[in-house]
Amino acid sequence: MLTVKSKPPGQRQTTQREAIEKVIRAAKGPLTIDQILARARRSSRGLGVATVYRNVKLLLESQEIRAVTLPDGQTRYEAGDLGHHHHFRCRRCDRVFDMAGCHVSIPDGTRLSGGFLVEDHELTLFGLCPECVKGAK
Amino acid sequence: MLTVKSKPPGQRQTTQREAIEKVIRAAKGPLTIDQILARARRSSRGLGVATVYRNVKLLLESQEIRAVTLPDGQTRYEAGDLGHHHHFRCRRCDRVFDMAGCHVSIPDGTRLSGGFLVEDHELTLFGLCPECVKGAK
DNA sequence: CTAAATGCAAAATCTTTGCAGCCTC
DNA sequence: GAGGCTGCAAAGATTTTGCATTTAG
Repeated sequence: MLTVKSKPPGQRQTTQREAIEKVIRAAKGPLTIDQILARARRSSRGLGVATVYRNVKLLLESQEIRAVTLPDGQTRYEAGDLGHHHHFRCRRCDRVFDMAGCHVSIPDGTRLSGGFLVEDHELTLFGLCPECVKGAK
Repeated sequence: MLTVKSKPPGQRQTTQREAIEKVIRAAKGPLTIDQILARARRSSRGLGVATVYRNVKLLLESQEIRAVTLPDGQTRYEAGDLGHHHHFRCRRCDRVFDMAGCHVSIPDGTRLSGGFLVEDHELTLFGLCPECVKGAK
């Protein structure tokens, strides 16, 4: 008895799936379902919303992507292999960008007064992106 | 032609509205619509969801309350006069708590490399709340 | 009384699901 | 071929809106 299977789940590589994955990885920040749909349609005409939702769910389960929820209530998705980083949301153009580095002074594992054990954190910055800083006053 | 009206806004104080406001102010952390509805119903029998949505929207516009969106995608609401603070979400009981103090080392007004102008930030901590720390292993 | 506010239910959104056919493997 | 995938449309879930009635001022 030898193990022949190399891809247990039996997932298949379709053009739609490829387009969706590529779009998320190529983004400079987390994308909403609508953004993923719009961009993926460029290389996959006729792509339906349901397919995006289904694939996003699969990608989430396989940890390939990760969900990010900013204070605007919209859920966005980004590649799951990005290191620890935070997000910046432009209050003018509403785009979301990845920001390198961490500016939070609470190491994971810290026990805060009151007894809260911190295991992780998420920071979102708000303001003006480079373009909007000069673009508008 | 003379202007007779003297009270443009003309909002009224109803038991439902009072209940909703009170519930949000009394909370130790931001509440979801469902939580607000459930708690407000205790003092306002028959309260409907639509009324909660409508009042929450009004309270948001008047800055009396503020929306908070955590990574679970659910929008919650908290009093608008709370000073700068952050939130802690217990990954076990899923409750959200207000946390005093700020541990972010990016003063508002900072211009980050790349040209991003930071005007504000929001931090969410994840881990175990006091109860869950001892309650479960 | 007058008009704001409410409750209920219909409408509009956003996501998920059921299916028949399509397409990887 | 067999079963995973997809698009479409129906089904759910959540939030908003229309309307007749209630009720604060």
